[in-house]
Amino acid sequence: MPELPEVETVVRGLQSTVVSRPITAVQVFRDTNIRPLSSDAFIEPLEGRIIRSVIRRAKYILFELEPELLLVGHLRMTGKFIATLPLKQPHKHHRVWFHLGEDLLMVFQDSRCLGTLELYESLEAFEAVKPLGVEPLSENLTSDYLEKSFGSRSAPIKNLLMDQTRVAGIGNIYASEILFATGIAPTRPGNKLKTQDYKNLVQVTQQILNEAIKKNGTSISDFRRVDEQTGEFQNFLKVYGKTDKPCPRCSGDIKRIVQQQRSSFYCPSCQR
DNA sequence: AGCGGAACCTGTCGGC
DNA sequence: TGCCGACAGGTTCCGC
Repeated sequence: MPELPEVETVVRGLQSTVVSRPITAVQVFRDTNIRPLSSDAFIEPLEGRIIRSVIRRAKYILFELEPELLLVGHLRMTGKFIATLPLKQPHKHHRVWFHLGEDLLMVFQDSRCLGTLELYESLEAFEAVKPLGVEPLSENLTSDYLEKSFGSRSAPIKNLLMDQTRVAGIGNIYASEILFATGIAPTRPGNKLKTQDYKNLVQVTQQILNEAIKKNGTSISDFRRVDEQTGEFQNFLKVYGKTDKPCPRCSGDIKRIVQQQRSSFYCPSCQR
């Protein structure tokens, strides 16, 4: 489900609702993919701490707590954080409830159970464990960096763009959209791109991700914001899922192929 | 090292 | 109606 713009949308929603709140109680309804593995070892350190800030790194959601502790969430395909008034009963897909005082409940909901919740001693401890590449919206994303990172590799550029250890945050939808906007076929090997292609990739990646954040992300099937509203960027997608629509540039057919067991969408005549 | 494929888990949709 | 396969916004592990 969520890529960088969707995670950023969730983080902004959480910043305006849960920061400064105490974690008064935690209830785990299903504990797969929670670390520490035992529910008690997960719950006990959290209770009584205050949420000082919520930040995004790659597709991870980091809750900085006080006294110092880091709660790290990853939504994977179907995870959601929802802020709501306290509820009587958990919904079928509610996995964890974080009670934030008497009048606010933060729900971690995840139908497929692929999402993760983990505790780390500090931000440094988290970064030491996760090998994450540069933030695409930071000044660290340069065409020089991309060319050095991808230029010697034979893997298709679509796979490289989604390699979180090189550039962190691009997923399946935005990879297709970015490659359409740059006119590069998703199958082209990294070592077949020109310097100008890498310059275009930087410019287009930042433009598309920023635009998607402005539109609160893409809701195709089930992405939801913290207040359960949908995003709007699905109305601006050019190729992802558009095999039934003509190419917006040349009116030819949009093609679907499979790479790394994921769908890629592109226009074979506009993208080479 | 770098690459491709399978695994993790559940839900939905289309075809027969 | 029921069954079966394909597919879904991600990451990680394993073998070559």
